[in-house]
Amino acid sequence: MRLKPNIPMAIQASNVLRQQLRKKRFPDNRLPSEHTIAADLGISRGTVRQALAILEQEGIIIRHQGSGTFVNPHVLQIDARVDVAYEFSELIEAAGFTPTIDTVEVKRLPADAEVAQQLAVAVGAPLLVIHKVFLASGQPTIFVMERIPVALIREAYDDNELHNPIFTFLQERCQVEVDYILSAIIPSLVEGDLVARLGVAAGQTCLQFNEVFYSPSNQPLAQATVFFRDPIIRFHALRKMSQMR
Amino acid sequence: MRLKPNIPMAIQASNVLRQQLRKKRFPDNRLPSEHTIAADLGISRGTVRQALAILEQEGIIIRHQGSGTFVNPHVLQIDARVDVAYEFSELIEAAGFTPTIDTVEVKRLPADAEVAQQLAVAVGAPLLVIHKVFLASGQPTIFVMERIPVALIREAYDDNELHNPIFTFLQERCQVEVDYILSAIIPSLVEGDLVARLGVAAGQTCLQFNEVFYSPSNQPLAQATVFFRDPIIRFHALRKMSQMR
DNA sequence: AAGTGGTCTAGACCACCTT
DNA sequence: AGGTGGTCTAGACCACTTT
Repeated sequence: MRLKPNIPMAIQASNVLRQQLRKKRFPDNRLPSEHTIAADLGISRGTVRQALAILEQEGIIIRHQGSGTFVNPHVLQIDARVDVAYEFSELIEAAGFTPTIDTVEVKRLPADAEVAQQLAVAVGAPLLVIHKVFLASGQPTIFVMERIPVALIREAYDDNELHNPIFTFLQERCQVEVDYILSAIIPSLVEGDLVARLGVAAGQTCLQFNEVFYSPSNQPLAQATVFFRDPIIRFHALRKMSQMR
Repeated sequence: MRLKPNIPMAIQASNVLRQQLRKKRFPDNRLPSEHTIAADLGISRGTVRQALAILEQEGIIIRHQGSGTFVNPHVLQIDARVDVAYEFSELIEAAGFTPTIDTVEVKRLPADAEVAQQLAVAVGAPLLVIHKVFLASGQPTIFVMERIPVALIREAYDDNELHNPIFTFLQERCQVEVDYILSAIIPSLVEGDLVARLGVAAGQTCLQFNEVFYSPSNQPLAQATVFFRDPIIRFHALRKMSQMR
């Protein structure tokens, strides 16, 4: 097995192993030892450990001192981890549906107090507001409201670009990179506008994420409110107990 | 600064740094360089990197190649991360309230189909079922239903022990260790029993976690259904975009 | 006793940012 | 140019599990 130079070996190794895991290349659910993997891939044991740490962090392998490294089938089958960033289309695809975008509405509106605070702009500052609906095999499933301060936009754009993920727009037209997203997880009631958007009866529940996008230098870049139709997209969390403090 | 032997240096170093962060020991939000920390703590740079990786994973620091390591105040102030395991009392305390346990009911019931499947036991197998209500400064806030297969219990116990976290019971009376918890995150409606348990009007929403506890050898040990009263306990997720694949 | 993962070291080189 | 973090190596010793 050869790895390419210039791309971190640990990342490549983790990708190789992840693919092999998904293809069930380890029939007894047991991975080779660190020493063996290192020899196979022609890298040092430290780098193998780095690769395995990535997979362990994702929860898809479990390691036991003195015993070995094993596949975790319970986690491997999960499609939506709450601590992993996906594009909405990916999410729908992973859940086994065909993703399409239905509606895109674009407006310019002044920031209200809450959003202004989250984005660190003045109340009333102009925002580019984008509404999208994602369908899973024809069924409305995700409704998003994204808000970007107009002041951030540095280049002319076409409304059609706004179908793309917000990351792309921020990168290309605002020349800023999204480093991380902080989301509040809120159980929400389907009512008002949402009934039509998600095609769900009023009084049903859905999952709401209030998200703020941050740059590498910790500046808020955009804000989004997302509604996931519940049984279709269901998020999971993995919590490890082992972390001693 | 001296570290104790026999406890991993990286863990100790991360604890030292986390405490300093919380106490705002770095007024310009900038941490010392890896080299400096290594010299200060008398450990190697590799070990310092391991410690910093823990803090970066928690999201409370951000690192920039060529530039330095910085505190992330946005994340530092969050009290309930969805990917971190807490005891319920800790959670309530972190939210700024005084935790108490109100009700503990203990029953023995047969497993229904869904729970039986999650716990990998036969339908109808006897379960120890524990219901608890946690109060935050007197207000009902968390309602938990925990289910343990009776077959796992290896020692006599007193019902009073069941006030303790389920981890403790599994450890002491079943001689099994909880390694990780897999939770489905569900937006839920307050109705029926929940109205009384959480002291919330019917028709309000709350956050539900369907949790399965697993041993290091990947065996399901227990199942829990947890309801969090929404605005009081609100979970957050941190998603990093940097992970290339 | 042998094999496994866990920890730690010391040093090298690289990529990136600041000065 | 010098400092920072990012990557990788080779080797050592330890703790734990299996044989």
